Amino acid sequence: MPELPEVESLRLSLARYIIGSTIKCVEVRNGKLVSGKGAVRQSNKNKVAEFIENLKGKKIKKIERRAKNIIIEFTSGEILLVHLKMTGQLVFVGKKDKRNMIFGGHPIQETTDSLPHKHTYIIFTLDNGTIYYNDVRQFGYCLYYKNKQILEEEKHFENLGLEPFEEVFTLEYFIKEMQNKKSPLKKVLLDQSVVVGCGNIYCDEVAFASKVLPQRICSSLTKKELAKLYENIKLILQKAIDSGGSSVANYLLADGSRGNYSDYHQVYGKKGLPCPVCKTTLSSVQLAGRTTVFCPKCQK
DNA sequence: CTTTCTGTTAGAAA
DNA sequence: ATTTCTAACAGAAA
Repeated sequence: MPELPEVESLRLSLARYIIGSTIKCVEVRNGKLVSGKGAVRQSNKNKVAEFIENLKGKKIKKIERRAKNIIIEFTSGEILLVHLKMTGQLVFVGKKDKRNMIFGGHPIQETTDSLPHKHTYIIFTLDNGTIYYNDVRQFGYCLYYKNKQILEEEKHFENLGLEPFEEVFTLEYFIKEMQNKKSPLKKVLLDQSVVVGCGNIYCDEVAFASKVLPQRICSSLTKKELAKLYENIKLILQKAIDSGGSSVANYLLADGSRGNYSDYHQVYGKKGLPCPVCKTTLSSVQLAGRTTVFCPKCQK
């Protein structure tokens, strides 16, 4: 899934169902998803048993988000950190209605009747329903932390830049940081070091809306261009959240519905199609290892 | 059939 | 210090 708008949309939709709920039991079908972070993870029996035991009986107090991480906090102060990476899903199915409720007016296109399925790796049974953690590629994880302080000590978030919607993310900060960077715009937005939230989709959309080529070296960007980028990062991410995110491939909201923002994509995934503004054929280039689509005429 | 591509990012390698 | 590459994995697309 999931770039910031998808994670935020999931957070909001999940919160409607599970704030105040208590975890009755947890089933882990693939231990490596709860056994620690990092590329090479191994299922560890003790860790799995601890994970399950630690979460049993815990009441959900709130759900927060940091960059693309979901942070579920219990009344006890304990933490469940969820990262969906590429294909993770958290789908809630209520106890009363086997069928889903509708979230935020988005039409339900995905049924949850078939859950759990072969890519369901963790099942959280709550007092009012069930959360299924599905993850086709198994890159994501759900990690338990005793409290917030221990989470911070793990320096899980140490390389992350500012949240785009927090007040400290000012135009002055953005200009100052960007002018130091000698890498292409796309790379810097993707690596989350200045501002978090843009993945491959929103990097391309933001660059297009700002009429700036993604291969431009950041330090060469004018203040005017940086101001445009700054505005569009906030604007586009917010509009995408308002649409429930972009359901590309298998991203789902907590009720199993899809986000609509993919209907508004201007360039992402549209290589070879005409530019929505000037009709020039959209080009693509590899940048920071990712396919990057842009309009060679509109973007300078 | 095979090869390439995919929303992420930690960690290794350069 | 910075940047690029690779790995984790499954499946859709070419």
